[in-house]
Amino acid sequence: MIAKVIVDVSTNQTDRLFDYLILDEYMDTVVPGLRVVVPFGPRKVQGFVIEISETSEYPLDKLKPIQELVDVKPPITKELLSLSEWLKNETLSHHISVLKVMLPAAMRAKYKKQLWLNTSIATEESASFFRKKDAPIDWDEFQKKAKTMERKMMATFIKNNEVTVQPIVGTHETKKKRVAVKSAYTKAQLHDLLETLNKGAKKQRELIQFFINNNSNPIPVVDLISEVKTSRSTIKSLVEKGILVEEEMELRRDPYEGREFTKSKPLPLTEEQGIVLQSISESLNNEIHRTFLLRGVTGSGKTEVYLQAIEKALSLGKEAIVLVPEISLTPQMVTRFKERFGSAVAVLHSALSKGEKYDEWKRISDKEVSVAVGARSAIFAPFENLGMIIIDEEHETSYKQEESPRYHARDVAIKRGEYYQCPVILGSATPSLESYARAKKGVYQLVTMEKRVNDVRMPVVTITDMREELRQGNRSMFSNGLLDAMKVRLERREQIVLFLNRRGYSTFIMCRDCGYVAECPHCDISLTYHRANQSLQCHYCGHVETVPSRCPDCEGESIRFFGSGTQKVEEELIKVLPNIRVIRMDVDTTRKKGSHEKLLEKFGKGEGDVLLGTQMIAKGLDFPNITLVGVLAADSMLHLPDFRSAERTFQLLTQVSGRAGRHEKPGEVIIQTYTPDHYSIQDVKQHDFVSFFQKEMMVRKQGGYPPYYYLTLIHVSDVDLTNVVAVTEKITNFLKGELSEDTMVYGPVASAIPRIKDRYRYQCMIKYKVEPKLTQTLQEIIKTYQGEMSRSNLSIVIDSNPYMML
DNA sequence: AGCACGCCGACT
DNA sequence: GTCGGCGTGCTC
Repeated sequence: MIAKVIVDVSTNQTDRLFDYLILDEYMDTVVPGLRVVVPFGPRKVQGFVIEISETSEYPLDKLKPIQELVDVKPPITKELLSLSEWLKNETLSHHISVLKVMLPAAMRAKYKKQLWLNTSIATEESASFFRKKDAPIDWDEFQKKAKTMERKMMATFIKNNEVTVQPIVGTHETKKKRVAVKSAYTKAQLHDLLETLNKGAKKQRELIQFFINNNSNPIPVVDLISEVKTSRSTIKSLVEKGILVEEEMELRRDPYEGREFTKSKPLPLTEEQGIVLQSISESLNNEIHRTFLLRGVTGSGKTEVYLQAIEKALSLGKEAIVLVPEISLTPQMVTRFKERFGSAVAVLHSALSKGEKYDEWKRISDKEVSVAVGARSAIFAPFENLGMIIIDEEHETSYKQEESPRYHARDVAIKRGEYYQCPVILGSATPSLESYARAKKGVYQLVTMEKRVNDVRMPVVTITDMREELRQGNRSMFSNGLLDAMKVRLERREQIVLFLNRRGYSTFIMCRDCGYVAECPHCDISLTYHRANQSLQCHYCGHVETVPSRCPDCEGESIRFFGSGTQKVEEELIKVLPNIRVIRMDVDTTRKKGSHEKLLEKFGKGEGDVLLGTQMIAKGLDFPNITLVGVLAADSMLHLPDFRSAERTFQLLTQVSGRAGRHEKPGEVIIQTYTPDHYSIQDVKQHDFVSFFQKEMMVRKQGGYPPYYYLTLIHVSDVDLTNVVAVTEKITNFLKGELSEDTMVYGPVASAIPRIKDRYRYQCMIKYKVEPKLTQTLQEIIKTYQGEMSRSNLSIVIDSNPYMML
């Protein structure tokens, strides 16, 4: 029998099946989806068995056998295997990179080499390299430590066989283990033993009694000590007598160990919630796949609908996946699921360690749980009887992976939903234009929840024209209205959220005399001033330099700081309201693990009056005492060179607004802007998604953007500017010749940031409605340049349905 | 990706 | 003459 294998080498040349013999001993265990170790050229690599066949195109006498099996049970299910096939075509990725993204990082292959002394022919010289004659030396370690001379000598030993190189293929999988003991005797034997045992051995008798009273499962030594109130030595003596036997017990790491979750009951539903749940149940019960777009205003109780829908799926013996954006995967959110479903939930998010993630994944794979809650990659949870897939905050851009394979979790969810004929629910207060347009066309089923639970009023939104403030002589970054509103909250001991989409201190520094602006030497972008360590930083490549005291160009001393980041706001805030307690939350204050939660906890306890932050505070936080939300510069995203900038602005403003007045106390939102008339800002005032949608659709139609057209972006970058332009030009021309007349090809155009980390960046944009030849044409481009890409610094990245236009 | 094979320059 | 530079091509 022959196994067709995808090897763990991500190149265009190796992105195909390789045939291997299956030895008799492995015959029954080798199945599609299994990981194996195979010889590949002169080395050994991991691979995934894709299919089993009786024949091979390759000369049979040249076939090599599978060397080793990595798994007992295939980690990639049949369904995921066919999903991987589809996804690699969809994203133009190598098959291996798709398979790898489906598994937790701990399961990725680890390669190392060992040096073994060949004792039969070793000389004293070669043996002197080895501390023990029969123990290997780690190759990487040797390369690091050895001097040039020693390395040369080793090369000779290898050449004349005194030393052999042994490649080792492993994984990062580790298991948490604990020593446990169980009785070696039957209960009757233990009874007899009690009769004969020395009456003075009180503790030993207690232990034996414990094993008589309890089942015969092994119990961890630590637990036994606390249960019986005995010591390690007593257990040991029984082990020595052969009454108890020690064994290693495999333990699951539980990231939520020690946390108590009180079981929550389903809440009574509002009429709207009930209707939505009803539609979802129909799809679930009839096993007909449907994609629902659930548009529910902030506070309308989407999560409760999810919980009850999942409950219905579970009651049918099915499983559910819930995707949540990484940043809103807060303890608050996790707790809600744990409280409802208890130990049936696995949580997968980036804050877990590699080992914890692996164990959570194993619990899914071994069917110990039936609900998986997690960020993007949780969409690949290896369930085999899915009844429901939920994507919360459907419009979030983090559902698109920004590196190969560039997949969108939404597309994967729908594909899996079709396979299992189960409902997929996309939920959001501000759906993406693509999804809402599809729902209006009837591709998705639109369900709406317009009312907030408990009739909590929507916050009152005021839009403040900062140009007007300036005219009235207010040059500070807080409008008079916002300042007054903040003072009121401080008096009432209520809490404030201030949102600014810019970290650091100032966005740029400029010389007033000559107009010089400090820019990153490696990227075409201005440097941001960070006051804390008196530095200028590049937010794209991390470049740091000191602040010049004089202008490097004209030697003038009129260097000034422009634009404000969170650091500066914090400082200004303390200036105008000296007693205010500010908690600042941005990338700079949350870099350390767990600091995100810590800051939120602090704010929740009322240890801060203001939560000042960037993007990351827009979601998930739900504190009853927040009654004021201030948006300092609403137009900061609006002018980005991206066709989604209006959509993002509307979504973000709506999200932050939703932080205010979620409970009894009414909320107020003040939005400061220099473009108060823009619809993406105006429509936030009436919380009018539909109005925004209609206006934005007109703009998209005129510009030929999604959802009217599909986009594909080809990014070309290289250290050599002329080559970038030349290659992009060639690609553009090729595409223009190949693709149909209705398709538009634009390029070559310099990217919005024309240089990052010393690499010049150009792009070519394809807009199309139907283009059957697209995939094939793009593959031809990759083929043409694959040689040059591996040889030089040239890089070509193809992104279909891009989210990052930069 | 690695690794071997192979064809040209400066050295014990 | 040989050692070693990295261009080219292959891996079941």
